[in-house]
Amino acid sequence: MKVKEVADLTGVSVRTLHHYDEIGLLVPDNVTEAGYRVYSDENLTTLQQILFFREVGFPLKKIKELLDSPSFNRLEAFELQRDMLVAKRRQLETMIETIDKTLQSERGEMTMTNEERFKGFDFSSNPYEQEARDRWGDEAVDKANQNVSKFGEKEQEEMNRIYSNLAALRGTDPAAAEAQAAISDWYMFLNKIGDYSMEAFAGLGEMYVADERFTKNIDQFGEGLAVFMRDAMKAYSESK
Amino acid sequence: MKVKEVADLTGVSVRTLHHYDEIGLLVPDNVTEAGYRVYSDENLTTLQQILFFREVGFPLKKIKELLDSPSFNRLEAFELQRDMLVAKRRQLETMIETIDKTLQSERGEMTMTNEERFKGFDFSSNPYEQEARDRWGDEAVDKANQNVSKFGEKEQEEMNRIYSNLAALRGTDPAAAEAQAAISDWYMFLNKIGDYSMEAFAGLGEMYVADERFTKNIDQFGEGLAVFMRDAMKAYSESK
DNA sequence: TGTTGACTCTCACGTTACGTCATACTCTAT
DNA sequence: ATAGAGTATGACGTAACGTGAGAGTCAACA
Repeated sequence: MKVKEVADLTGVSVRTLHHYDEIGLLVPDNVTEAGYRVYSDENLTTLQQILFFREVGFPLKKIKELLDSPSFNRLEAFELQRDMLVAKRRQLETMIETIDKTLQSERGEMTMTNEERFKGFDFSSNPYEQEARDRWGDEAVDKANQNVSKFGEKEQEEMNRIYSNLAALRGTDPAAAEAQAAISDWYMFLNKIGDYSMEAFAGLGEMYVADERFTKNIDQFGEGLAVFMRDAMKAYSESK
Repeated sequence: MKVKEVADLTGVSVRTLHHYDEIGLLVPDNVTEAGYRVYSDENLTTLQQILFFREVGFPLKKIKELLDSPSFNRLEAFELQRDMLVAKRRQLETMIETIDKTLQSERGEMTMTNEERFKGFDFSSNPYEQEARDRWGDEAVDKANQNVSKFGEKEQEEMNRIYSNLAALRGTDPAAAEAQAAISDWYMFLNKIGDYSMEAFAGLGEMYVADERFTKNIDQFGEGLAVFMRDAMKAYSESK
């Protein structure tokens, strides 16, 4: 297929395909004598992957890293993507709920706190927060909160599924740096691709093994996953 | 509230608030002697609106136009936003379905056409398409398709609700240019903020009154809405 | 066979929505 | 009165393309 066919099929612009070629994200399998780009079916599958990751907010650079990673597995990636989309749908649902409440409050049927009015945008309200405050002190938690998004119960549920798929991705190549990259990517996604302090990131890893509540949740998808994640997160944060 | 408080509450960066101030999108109601920005509750409500519109893909310039419009009504805007979010959730659901099918086909349980593999991204498959081809000829339809997104039945359903809210927004100020701007904004949203040719846009308006199937659907939310929309779309396209 | 119209290519500069310093002022707390 | 956290204003950087400009390519039709 040539550029315009692909563009019409997928909804992206020709310029975008050129751009993806330029940055090496999607290089067409074939090129004609005249220099025309010709995309294979394999290319289309890759494009599908790219568009999914793009939809959930990954920057192109990260997408490239992911696809280039030797431990990358298409099938498992699709499963991971599925969970991400479900998580994003959850977020939308939270936003819809927030709007419904806002509508009620605008009609004077109820009142809302400022925090409530932004639920769905900042994931405020972490069920583990109070526990964390007791355990590590307020400063540590506040510092972490500055950079790390918090989750509600529903989000937690989705995270569990994502954990399980990460465990699957890990199965192929347990200690590989690529797995760490995948975790970092996933983490960045959950944080809406925001930046976060590396200490906080590593600290979160510590939390996974220090708090048995977390450990249980995580390990139910693979014995020792919590420890692995902590190590991976630590290694990743130190590598920066 | 000062910048950082607002930033922490809403999840946006301080820089973003500065930026919104710079471009006049969200100017704090108060400023201290020292020049510190102080945001009122009213400012927060506006910010909520901004973030909602941003979430569904509106460019900041359009958001500003909308908010500045004298006929802008907060309550109805929230209702419109709700419908947009629901529409986006629908899109996510389509994407999830697509992934599920992709997973099956990857496992060799079924085969997919290339079109199917990109459903949810390009909204391909318009139930009215064949009718349109018969009525206006292929070139016209193809031309329109180049710039205008197509919808499935589910999307059509959501569009109906959006129409109804547009009718409400229109109620306050029927012939105003702002209503036309609102329609254009809404239309751009449905097209994923893509560009479109003005002739195609105006042509679509013609379709609304020419095809009684469309007319019925639209007018059920207000007598004459289809005609109004056609005129608005025509006027808008000519104004460019 | 010549020509048209749709498609394609490669520069290359423009745009949006901020990120990221740099430098300097302000405010609260010890 | 001095540190530390917060804030302000430039001003340049970045990501993911958009938008022409100028030129080559290809199938179809006269």
